Amino acid sequence: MAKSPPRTPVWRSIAITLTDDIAQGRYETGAKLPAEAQLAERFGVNRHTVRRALADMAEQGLVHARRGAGVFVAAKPTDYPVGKRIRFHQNIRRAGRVPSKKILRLEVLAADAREADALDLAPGDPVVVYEGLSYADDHPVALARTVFPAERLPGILEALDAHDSITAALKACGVEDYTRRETRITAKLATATQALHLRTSEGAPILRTTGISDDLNGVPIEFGRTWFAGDRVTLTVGDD
Amino acid sequence: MAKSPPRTPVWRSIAITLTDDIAQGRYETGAKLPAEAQLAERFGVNRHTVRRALADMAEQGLVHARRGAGVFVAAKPTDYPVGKRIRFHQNIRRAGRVPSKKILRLEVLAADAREADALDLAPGDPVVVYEGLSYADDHPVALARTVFPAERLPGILEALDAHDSITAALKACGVEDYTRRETRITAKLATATQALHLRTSEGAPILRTTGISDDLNGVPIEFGRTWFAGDRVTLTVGDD
DNA sequence: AGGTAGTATTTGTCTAGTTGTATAGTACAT
DNA sequence: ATGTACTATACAACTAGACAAATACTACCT
Repeated sequence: MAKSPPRTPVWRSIAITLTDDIAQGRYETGAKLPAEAQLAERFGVNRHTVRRALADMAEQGLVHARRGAGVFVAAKPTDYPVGKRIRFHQNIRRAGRVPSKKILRLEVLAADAREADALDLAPGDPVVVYEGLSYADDHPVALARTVFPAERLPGILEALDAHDSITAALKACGVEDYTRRETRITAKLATATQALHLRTSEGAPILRTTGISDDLNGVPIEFGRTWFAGDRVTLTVGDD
Repeated sequence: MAKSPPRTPVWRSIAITLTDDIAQGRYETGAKLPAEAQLAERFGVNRHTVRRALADMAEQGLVHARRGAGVFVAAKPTDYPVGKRIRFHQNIRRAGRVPSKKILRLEVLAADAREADALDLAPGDPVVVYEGLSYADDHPVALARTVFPAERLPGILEALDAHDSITAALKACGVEDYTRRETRITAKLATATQALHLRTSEGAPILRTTGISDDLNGVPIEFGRTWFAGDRVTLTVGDD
């Protein structure tokens, strides 16, 4: 009978539409969305189907509901400045959110060719590999994999474990300041594990940045890639 | 010893029986058929066999199923004139049916580039976005999304909410008359939500008209798109 | 003005029913 | 052998309605 039934559930397309409305600024931060009943009418579905969509959006921290009051836009996509000085905690706080981190992996490995090249090492030299999740208001914003030259930064592994911020850990290793030499940005689709970490869905748009940071002497001390949830983050370049 | 097996499949005879029921007025247009499970019981067959029959009928446009709701007798085709003066209520009444409308969405938003261009506004100027469903004899005929220049038509939002017809709402805002500058017609396939509203299936053929209307001074006051259920509406052009 | 009660909205939760899809299996005809 | 017709079962997706709980609004009283 029906040609092709919607392979994507209706509630998901509703969530996408509303997310798009918010992302495009049609509803501002803190604004109240139309009532569930009205949205149900607009989309021609039952109220429960709308609730399913809103629940999905709420889980991603995009929106939050107050019983009796309504559903409100929790957050427009976070602006994340990309420039010479990239400090996650500063960036998030500047956006009026509370930053936090979670370490997924922290170990010493032998540098591969790419890492050695970026950090000006010989292949096989020891590097500290750090993989972590960055949160804004307890919502995952970015997934990062960063590589540090182990011999150039003695004690960096323990420092990363002890301190919550990379900046603080580097300072503990004697790096007073560091700047981003270059940042490359590309668009990707989320893999299954990335989607899991970033609490989005597989195939969702992802912003991937690749960068190298130097200390004040121009010696590379960090090579890393970061994956941002594309619909939750807007990278901004300039005014640095 | 072997009985002669039915040359015509069971499902076909079920389809014929049900089609006959509809033709004889046992189920009226728009009415809900008994649930598949009940029909299965009535005919003493498995539910899937009934589904096979209903699928056949749906393909012929006789019935339409809504997941979770039921199977409904489809509506008959309507003629809809398209010309310089497009008045929904007049058009439907001329076809001997009772027109009605339902507002799905009514908000003030910022105009996007396309809307601004059509209405001769600057992008970001406030526009009233109206989305509505048009019915003939309580059967959905068209889905419309119309955009009005908010500043050019003060009070249009309230007027649209208060009056049942767009013509009446515009008159309340001082627009005595308006004519369609141009109408473009294309064929599309129904999206999931469009299909839900128009009570047809996703992927069903859709007639989409895009048009701009001017007031008597030639100032654009309306930019809208309308989606008609292709197998239930015939657009007619001429004698204007 | 200010508080209070009542009413209407709005989200949260629950139960039940219906169609859509997938899988597995039997009978039978060509 | 292969395909068609049909049965059987299970689950997912969506609808429908009802009620509870929290909130917002309005009219009224003091």
